[in-house]
Amino acid sequence: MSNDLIEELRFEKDSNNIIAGHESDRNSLPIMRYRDHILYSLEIASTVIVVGETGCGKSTQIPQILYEAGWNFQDKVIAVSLPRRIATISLAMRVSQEMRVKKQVSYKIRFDDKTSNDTKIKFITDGALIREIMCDPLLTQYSVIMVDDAHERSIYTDLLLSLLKKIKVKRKDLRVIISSATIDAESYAEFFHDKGENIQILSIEGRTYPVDVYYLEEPCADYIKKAAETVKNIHESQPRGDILVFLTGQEDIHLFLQSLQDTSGLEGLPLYSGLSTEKQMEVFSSHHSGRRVIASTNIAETSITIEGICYVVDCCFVKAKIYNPASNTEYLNVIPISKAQASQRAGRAGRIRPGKCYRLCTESAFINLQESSVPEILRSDLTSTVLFLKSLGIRNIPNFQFIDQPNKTSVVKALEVLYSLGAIDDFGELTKTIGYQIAEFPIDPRFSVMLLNSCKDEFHCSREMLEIVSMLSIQNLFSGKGIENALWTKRKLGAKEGDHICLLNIFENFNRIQNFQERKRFCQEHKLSMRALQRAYQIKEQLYRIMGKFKCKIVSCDGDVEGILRCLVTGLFANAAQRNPNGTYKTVKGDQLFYLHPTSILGALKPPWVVFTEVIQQDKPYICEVSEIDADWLSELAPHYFSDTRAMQLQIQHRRLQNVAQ
DNA sequence: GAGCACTGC
Repeated sequence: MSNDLIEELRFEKDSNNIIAGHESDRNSLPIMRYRDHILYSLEIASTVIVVGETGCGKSTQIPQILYEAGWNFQDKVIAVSLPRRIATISLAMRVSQEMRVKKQVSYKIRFDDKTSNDTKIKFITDGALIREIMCDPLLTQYSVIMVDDAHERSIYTDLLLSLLKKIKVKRKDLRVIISSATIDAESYAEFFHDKGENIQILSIEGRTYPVDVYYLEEPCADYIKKAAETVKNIHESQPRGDILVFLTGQEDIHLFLQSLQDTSGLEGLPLYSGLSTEKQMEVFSSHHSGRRVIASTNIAETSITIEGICYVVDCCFVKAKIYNPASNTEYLNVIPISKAQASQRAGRAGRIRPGKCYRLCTESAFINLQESSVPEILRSDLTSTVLFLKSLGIRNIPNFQFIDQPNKTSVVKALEVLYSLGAIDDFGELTKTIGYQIAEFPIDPRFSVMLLNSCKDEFHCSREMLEIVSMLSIQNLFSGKGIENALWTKRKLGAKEGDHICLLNIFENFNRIQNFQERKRFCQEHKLSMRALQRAYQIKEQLYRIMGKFKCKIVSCDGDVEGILRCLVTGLFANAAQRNPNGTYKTVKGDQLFYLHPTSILGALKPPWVVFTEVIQQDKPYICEVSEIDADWLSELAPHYFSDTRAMQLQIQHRRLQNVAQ
């Protein structure tokens, strides 16, 4: 197991009560009363929907019940799929401890497949199971697949449910259990209900404590201020017990904690994913004086459980990804939470004794909130999703049955992007040349195109491109706070050609060091995240193996940066932009206006032509990870995109001349 | 000229 995962798991052990002892007596769990009912339902129906709160024991007990009842006939495997890695590992460990067996219970996540021929119960992430469908479209090794936490509605969960519905048509013996914490069971039942098929719904009571909910009398304008007031009130008037405050982002969290600094007897702690693991761990430390106030983002809603919380203060907002199909861009926005999210957040107060939840909105405002959050698939760029479905041979994507049908415009946008990348042809079929190969890489299709091209003699830089693409696939590379920090590191290790070459240099410097301790020192010195760089290394290894499978040559350009930059253009051509006289940038097609992100190494130079990797929407739309290019490369390397009309060529020519004149 | 919710292959 990687160090990264050991660390994450230790974290999980302390943070999640799945492992804690108080559930050790199996037979006291509510779920055990439903044992016969569950088994009977599986005999008479091929789809069973189980509704039950977190903590009722369904994720740990149902697989054991099935195992004991002999659902492993003919060497088939019982699978439980979950949205997140940590939950997958900890469930596997918990169940294998309970059953006192080692080999029969195992897990599989990306980069870490612990399963073998002896595995009978297999915990797996939704994404990993989706990947298995690519090799084994009917999932023939499984007798039962339990899709756990389906209410979270991640893209992979939705895709999995859609595909299972199709698989069940051909595999009459397969059983599907959908497990959800909310009462949207009817919509799943409706989705799976086909040709009079029998579907069973089971509701299982939870075992958490009641939580009293309070609302504001008057709406408030400033929820950070109101949250601080509420916390002080709780502190003065309520019995002991820690307070969990839900806010939207790290800036909110720090403002909030500052305003609490002078209150005696309160210990404020921030919690968000951008924090280093050590900082996050402080939330689970048992050494503290007085009452703790944990100010958290949404990470505490599902991913992390903190013991000892008796009070929840909820600002009733969340920062969520929004997708704009018109411009094919994703961005973050603060939006009101749904009622389902609100009750999940409130439930965090009732884990050790009856708790209290203070919502920072009026009751009438609350009643107007949406019942449940918009599923991820409805607010995402669908390029990878559509490509994946194409690779499974699903031709008519607009007619493919999703639980919630994505916007037609999003599907069309995805098809356009795939066409421009050469992944699909005029008929919408995956191209024989590169279409299937692009689909196989677990990365952005634009990056796959760059990787595949980098082996060609023309570019001759696949070693470098592997490293760049891996670095583009990680988050939170810079561990310290501040734009200055990122820029400082980039200047120290970077290159004038742009941010992509900076990433390459950072990776190569890190990778040259063999010794673990020295690597750690290097990261501290350069304010880089060790975790992020190790992950980049793992991704590189995985991509390397896939390239080997396709017989792609791994070659180095030996410092010839131009080959790399040209190769970037073959994937990122749609993100080519030209500088305006005022220093902003405009995309060549679409004429969208962007600002260079302050962490870009190109901030000082502002070259006339660039390609960028992504856009982030803050107060202004910023382009990130930017490199300098030559305008001539565009029509040369992406003629299908830029020279579909002669006018476009003339326009580029014209703009070039303008530029020379400036 | 100035700060980014959370997952996952």
